[in-house]
Amino acid sequence: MAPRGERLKVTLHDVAARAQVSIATVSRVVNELSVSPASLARVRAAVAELGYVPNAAARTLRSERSWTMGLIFSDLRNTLGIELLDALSETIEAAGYSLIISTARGSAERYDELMRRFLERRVDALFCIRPPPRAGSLARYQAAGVPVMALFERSGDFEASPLVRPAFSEPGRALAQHLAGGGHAAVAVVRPPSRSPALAALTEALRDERLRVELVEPAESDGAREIVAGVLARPDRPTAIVAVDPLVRAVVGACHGLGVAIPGALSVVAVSDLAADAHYRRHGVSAVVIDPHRMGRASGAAMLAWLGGSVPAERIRVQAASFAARASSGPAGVVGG
Amino acid sequence: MAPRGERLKVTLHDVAARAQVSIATVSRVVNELSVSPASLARVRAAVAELGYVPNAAARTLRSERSWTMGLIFSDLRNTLGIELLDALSETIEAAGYSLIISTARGSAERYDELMRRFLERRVDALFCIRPPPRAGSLARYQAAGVPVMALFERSGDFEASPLVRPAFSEPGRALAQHLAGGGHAAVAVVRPPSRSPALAALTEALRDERLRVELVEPAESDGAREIVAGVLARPDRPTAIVAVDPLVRAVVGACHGLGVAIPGALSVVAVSDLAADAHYRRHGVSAVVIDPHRMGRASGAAMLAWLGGSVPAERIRVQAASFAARASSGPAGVVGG
DNA sequence: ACCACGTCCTTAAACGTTTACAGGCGACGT
DNA sequence: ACGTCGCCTGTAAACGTTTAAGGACGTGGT
Repeated sequence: MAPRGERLKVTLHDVAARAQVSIATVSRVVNELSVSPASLARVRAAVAELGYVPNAAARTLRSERSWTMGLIFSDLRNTLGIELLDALSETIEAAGYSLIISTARGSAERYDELMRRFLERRVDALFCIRPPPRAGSLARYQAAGVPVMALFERSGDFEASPLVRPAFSEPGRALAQHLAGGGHAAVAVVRPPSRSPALAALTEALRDERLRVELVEPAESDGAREIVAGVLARPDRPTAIVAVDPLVRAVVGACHGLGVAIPGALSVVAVSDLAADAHYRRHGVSAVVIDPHRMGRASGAAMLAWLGGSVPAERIRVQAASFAARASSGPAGVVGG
Repeated sequence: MAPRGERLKVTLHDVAARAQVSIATVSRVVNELSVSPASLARVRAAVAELGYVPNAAARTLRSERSWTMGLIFSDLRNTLGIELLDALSETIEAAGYSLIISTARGSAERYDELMRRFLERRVDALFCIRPPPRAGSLARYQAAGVPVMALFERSGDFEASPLVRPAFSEPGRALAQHLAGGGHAAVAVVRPPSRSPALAALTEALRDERLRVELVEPAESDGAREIVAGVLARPDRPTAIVAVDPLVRAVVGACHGLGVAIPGALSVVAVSDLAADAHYRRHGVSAVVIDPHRMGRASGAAMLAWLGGSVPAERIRVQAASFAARASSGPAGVVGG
């Protein structure tokens, strides 16, 4: 490996010697504490001449703050991609923090290993995106008083950590009004195999707006075709269907296959916790979508507030979801009995 | 802020006292250096009982290695998103490093500021994705012997850093053979406003395969419509057109508007440095696409090799690009004179 | 003239590791 | 019995900051 050059070995001592002051004074200048104008100028000059760059490791060691936050993805699928990271890192960087990222790639052991590594680095805070139910290291964070926040979802051990997730009441109301305004009386909501908090919240919002919600719980073996056929066969059948990824794409396909007109015979609405937004937009699928920037900003801000001393809410709801009406939903068609 | 708990304040000294050995011995155990079986067992037990977690800051301060690498995006647009990050971080994590990320959001000043921050953190290496031509801090990295690598593109000061980019000869050949096999003799290549190394490399490959390349250099004011019309009006006109994002989408739109059949009258091929892959696939646009995983893995591996002592090539070409023939390109149609 | 006080500064002690150096000690060859 | 050699371990000195404690010095009130 290339030898470390000399430029980064300039320390407070060197600057102090050059500016003819003590290292404490140099430290004050660097940290923008009060210093006499004369010293300030001399130190500034010395810093510039020597090319002094503070050593974060020494600072961290002494001050017990790393100015670093960790973020762990459980899995790359089902996440909001780089926009979330971007907004989050920008938010915390404005406060002086840096973001270290990792992916667990679906392995619980790896997740725990990553948490341990972040502990070694003494991160000042940790973001966990859809964390797994258990993680032995979590107890360590709690014992050490290091803030840990879950994003989007949580369960198991992480129930003790604040959860940041989008609020679905507003898009739920918008969706309900859109459907009710189109003459729909009943909506089929397809429950996915793994629970979806988003869908649950939306279902509630639909009911609040006086729409009849019919839960569809497909058997393990059912394909989209069976689901659609099942919905159509119901007495007084729903005229709209709400589903999450990746089921919704299959539903659209099945409708085409079965000759079911969208939105004429059945309005289709997608719920995207995810970044499938572009796909839906392009294909004219009405959807509840998430704005990853808002999630990132809100998560970062909440964490900064926590570090600032305020106790975070157990659930932090972010106005980051909205309903976009597109071609796949419209007025309820005439329904055969 | 929550008070730091006591669990993280367990140090080598505490472990040493408990295991009745010196801190040097504990350090040896933690770093897996040779230690007698008896000491090993006692220290291991003490570590477990006390919940000792090594302090990375102290380690970094003393050993002058942070086991950390930095990565800076110039801009979120035109990058390959999270897959690249994922592959890169996985690669370096396997060697014990962590990845710190940041976005400069198009601002050159911010870019420099970020580089300075990474310098404070004493990153062991730095990845710069499409860096701006100038960055004052770069000199510091060079002076300090910290490896800096550019990804995809570089210019200005960064010409001195190794560049990692996809190889385009193979996809270029594939594209050329695809077109030549379809009876195309001439291809229009649309030069984008900002230079595209990918397009340049492909152009060369096309020429190598004996296709006539006609460069189209649109005026500032030209829209896609003018470009397409211009190509069609050329004598002995090209029967295929190659363009980069976002122009290629506009070209497709213009063809529709002008009633130009794709691929009947004109084959359209996109060049994607970017993550537009999904879009092209969905719309059946033939394209040269990049595999971000390969780029990430290769970049990480190259950096590790550099840190391992081997001098990196000035340009590192990664087999990460491929040509995907889709509906927008096909046999050359009958061309009116 | 003296004391109290403020401002600016310095001294020195941490923070938790890594690592060069040397000491202890048993085994082994002579 | 004695040097020699290896192995294991301990001692102690860094690494570059932050920060508590207190010193120096000038100012203003009595």
